[in-house]
Amino acid sequence: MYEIFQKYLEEKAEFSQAESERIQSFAIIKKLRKRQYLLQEGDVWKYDAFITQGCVRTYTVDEKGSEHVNSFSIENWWTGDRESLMMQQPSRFNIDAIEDTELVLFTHENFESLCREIAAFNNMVNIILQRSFISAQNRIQASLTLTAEEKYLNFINKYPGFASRIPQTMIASYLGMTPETLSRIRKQTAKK
Amino acid sequence: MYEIFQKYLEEKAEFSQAESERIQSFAIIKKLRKRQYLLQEGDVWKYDAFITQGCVRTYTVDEKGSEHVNSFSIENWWTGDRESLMMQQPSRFNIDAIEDTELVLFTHENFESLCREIAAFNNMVNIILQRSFISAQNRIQASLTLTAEEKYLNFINKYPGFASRIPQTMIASYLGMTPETLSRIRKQTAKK
DNA sequence: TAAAACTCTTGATCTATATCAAGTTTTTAC
DNA sequence: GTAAAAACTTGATATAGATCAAGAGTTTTA
Repeated sequence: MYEIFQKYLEEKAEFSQAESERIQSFAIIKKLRKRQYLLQEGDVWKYDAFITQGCVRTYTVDEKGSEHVNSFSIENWWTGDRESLMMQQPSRFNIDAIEDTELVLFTHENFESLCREIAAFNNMVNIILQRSFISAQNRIQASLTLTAEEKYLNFINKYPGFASRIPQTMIASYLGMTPETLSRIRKQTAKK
Repeated sequence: MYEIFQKYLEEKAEFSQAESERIQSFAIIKKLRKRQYLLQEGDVWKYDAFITQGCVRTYTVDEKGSEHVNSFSIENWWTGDRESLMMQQPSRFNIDAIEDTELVLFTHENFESLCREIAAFNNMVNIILQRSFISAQNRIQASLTLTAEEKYLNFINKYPGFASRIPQTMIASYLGMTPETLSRIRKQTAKK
């Protein structure tokens, strides 16, 4: 499934034949079965990971054992724990597959080499990071200003298609509400 | 007050004399009086802005007229609206000074030139962005998992010194609670 | 330096959402 | 294909935090 990543690269920037080959030479293909972990709390995350197929969730588990979903990532997105990666510290997060998933991994050293060697690659990564930051900001803003119902409507509007792939319990957790509340909101909004 | 920025640069990376001068040649010094706007909702943000002195807040105003504080930035931090800057679209945010404030501004074109010309500068910017992203993630995580009291304790622990410079109303808004709730929490935690 | 305008506190009451509990439907796994 | 497990729904009740209101400090401004 490397072709999907190849296509993504071509869309984002122009790479020479040699550069493309260099990038591919570092790629590690990884497959995850549904429920399988990509990262477990306590482990240090060491990759930059691109999803070519499937869907994963990033979440924490609190002292009471409840899970709090931090993010979902699907094909053509990146996943991982930047904090653990950058600080080389054990992760507070778990990442596991919601569906059977295929990824392209780069060890961080290799990834950094690519950034250093290939200006277009570095630039691409930078733009992705800026986009990620912007969407994190928007999520914060939404959590501060919206009611539970508005959060849900905002979510399905922003990520159409997610609702049909991801269990409601996880979506509720992502939105910071209980599954019961989400169920009631869906019932209400269906009426309208 | 350019020296403060100069010192910041020296701490973050190594720049040659020529590079330092190049950076400085683009710097615009700006002073804000307390309450003065740096950015108003509807305007397009065009700078990269570093605070050498003082404190600003970034916030939105909803239909009911309530303010929602998205972030505080103090000396040795950056501020601005990345989304407006990147997408060249009108900002949803206001940024104004909580104290008399001094900044170093770069127009985004100049800033991008510096990134292109000076690898160490580009690298520095990249690291800052990664850090910002990480702290946005942590804020999301906190908003999903913590109670009002925990959010406040987490805040004063993470940003000691902020509580004494910033009005409680604004801190409450930043934490996603009412000023009354924050006042009661402070009373309770003071007892312990 | 006094009045106006904020900011913070405290109390009483309200409400959005959580929690608990049970039943139904859907998915998983042998 | 069927039993077990998981996911979703619905109702009853609880609660953290919001809202409203009013008084006490503090800061701003003229």
